[in-house]
Amino acid sequence: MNAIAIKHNDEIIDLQTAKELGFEGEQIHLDNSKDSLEVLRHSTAHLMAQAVKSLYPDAKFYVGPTVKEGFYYDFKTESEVGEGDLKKIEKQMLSFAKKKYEIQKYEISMDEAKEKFKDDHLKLAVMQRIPGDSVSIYKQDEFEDLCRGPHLPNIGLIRYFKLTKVSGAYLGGDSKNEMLTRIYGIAFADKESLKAHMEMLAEAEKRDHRKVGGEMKLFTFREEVGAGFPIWLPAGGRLRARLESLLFKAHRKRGYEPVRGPEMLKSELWKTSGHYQNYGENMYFTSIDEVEFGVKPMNCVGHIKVYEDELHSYRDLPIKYFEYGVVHRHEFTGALHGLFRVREFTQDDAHIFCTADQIEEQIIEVVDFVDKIMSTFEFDYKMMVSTKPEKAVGSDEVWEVSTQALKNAMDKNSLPYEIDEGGGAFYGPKIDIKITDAIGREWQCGTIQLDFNLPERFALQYNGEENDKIQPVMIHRAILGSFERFIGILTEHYAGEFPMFIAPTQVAIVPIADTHNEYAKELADKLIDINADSEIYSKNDSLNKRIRTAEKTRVPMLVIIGDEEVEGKTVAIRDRRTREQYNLSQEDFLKLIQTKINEVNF
RNA sequence: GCUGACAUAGCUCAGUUGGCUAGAGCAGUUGAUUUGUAAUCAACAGGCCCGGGGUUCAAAUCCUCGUGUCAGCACCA
Repeated sequence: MNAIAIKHNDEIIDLQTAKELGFEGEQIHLDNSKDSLEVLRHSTAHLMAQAVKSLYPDAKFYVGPTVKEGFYYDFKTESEVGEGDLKKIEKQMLSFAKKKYEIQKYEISMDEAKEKFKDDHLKLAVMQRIPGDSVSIYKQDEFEDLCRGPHLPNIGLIRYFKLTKVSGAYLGGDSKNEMLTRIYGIAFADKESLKAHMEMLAEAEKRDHRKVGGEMKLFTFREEVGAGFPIWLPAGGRLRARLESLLFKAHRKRGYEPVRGPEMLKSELWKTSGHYQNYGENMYFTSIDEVEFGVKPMNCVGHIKVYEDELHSYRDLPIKYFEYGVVHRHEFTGALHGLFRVREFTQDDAHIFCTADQIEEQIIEVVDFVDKIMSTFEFDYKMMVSTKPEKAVGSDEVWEVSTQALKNAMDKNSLPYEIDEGGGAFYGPKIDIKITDAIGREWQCGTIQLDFNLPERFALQYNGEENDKIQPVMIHRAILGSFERFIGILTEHYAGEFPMFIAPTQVAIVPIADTHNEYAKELADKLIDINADSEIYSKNDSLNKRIRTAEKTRVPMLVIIGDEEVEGKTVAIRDRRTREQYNLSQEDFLKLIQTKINEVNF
């Protein structure tokens, strides 16, 4: 098998370049290794560009990199390119690939390049981003493109690929710029891997929380209600209530007090907090008797008012208020996505008012809290420290101090984190918790935000040891982030097969004949006594049909009852998770369910 | 918000170049059947074809403006 590129000083160098510069190194062969796919996919992007150019001669090209999920190419054409056109482009790609054109490389000076592409504003835009005074051009047959490589030696090596999506993308990723057409694709070294990849995508689609949520009747959306406003159905209501109650206990154990602020507050308050100026475009406003009110996008102001309700001593700190706070935010229509992005959602929000000395221990306590919950659900997550954003209140010094305080707390406890420059809240830096979902996407859920600004703006204080007035520090934090997003992620994580302790229904009871209904009802009542929800499948259907129906609801456990069970006060269990069937006495069965429900505590 | 695609029964989808009373499966209701571990049989019911305007003798189908959904961009819990 011939090499497609080499590895020189830890860099992938294509054969064209290696020959030119006389480099040598370990050979990279055409397989599904990271390095090989990098080259293959990059060249596939070029092949796609070649096909696009031949089908849309007016097309001008911007950039075509490889990304985590394959590759894409951004280009501009006067024609409209829709999903239906992808097949046509793929076909053209294949016909070029069959011609086995060599991919040639040559270098020209930046000035020559600017002259060569003087009518191509996209290429000129690309060149603006390239340092140095020469650029390389890759050429296959008639088609050539400005590119730094690396590329395959020949396009004939490209055989197993698929164009997956077409959409718009802003030039340079900036919404102020014009919009280009972007086509995404994927390529592999062999047919099987491509097939496996497409199957994986289909599998992921099956877990989509919008689909599963509909099938399980967890939630719905309705056009007449409005975009981004979820409607929680009974099954979703039960699941959510279980999560809420577990989390309530967890907060109480850690010294949080439940409080509740109003849904809307006078705009004057939002001006004091800075939300009006810095977050106003995401807020909804209304007026009552000619006074303007803002619907809360966050819960902090309400909690500040709770804090202000009485005087505090340093002995009282830290004070922790929590609330399942319903917030409204104006999201762009295009951003809405099932439960992941909505316009009304409930945060598991809390605010910790503490002294400067307590910051570190409080942050660590919250990080531990987060870890407890994430590990219960077996989620992988990572933490990001986000720094001062463009729109921010407070002085640079305060930002410096608070950002450093966050980093110190993490460093001292050897907690790994990444930095998100400029990603902070307008009032302070934050640590974001990002969960990786079933198909590798990352979602921001929990957040820990350190705030010196709102206490200042609201002139909060407590009495110090010398009976002096000291300004407290506020920590804003959410663990799940929002029930909506978190339940969406949970749904995909478990593919709807929720564990017993949060499942909407714990047990499905299937009586074999009408004569067993009474016993079924008796069991259902006893289950309610131990806080378990059940459903009786006594409809006029065959036994097999009812078992099938019950199974399809993804309930963790089925119990079948007939004459034997009624007689002996037992149940026949069919465990969906372990796929076992066995019999238990009524008492043992109830004990089992109770144990399973109570085995989780945050 | 931007680019592109889409919207027919509770759900998943048919519906020809504009042309008879808009169809199917599942779910639902009713009846028969009373079942021992993944679909018993039959009948019935269910539609402002997303909403407003327009073109036409005639619109689910064409045009237009909204609304909503999907993919991505940009923005974010």
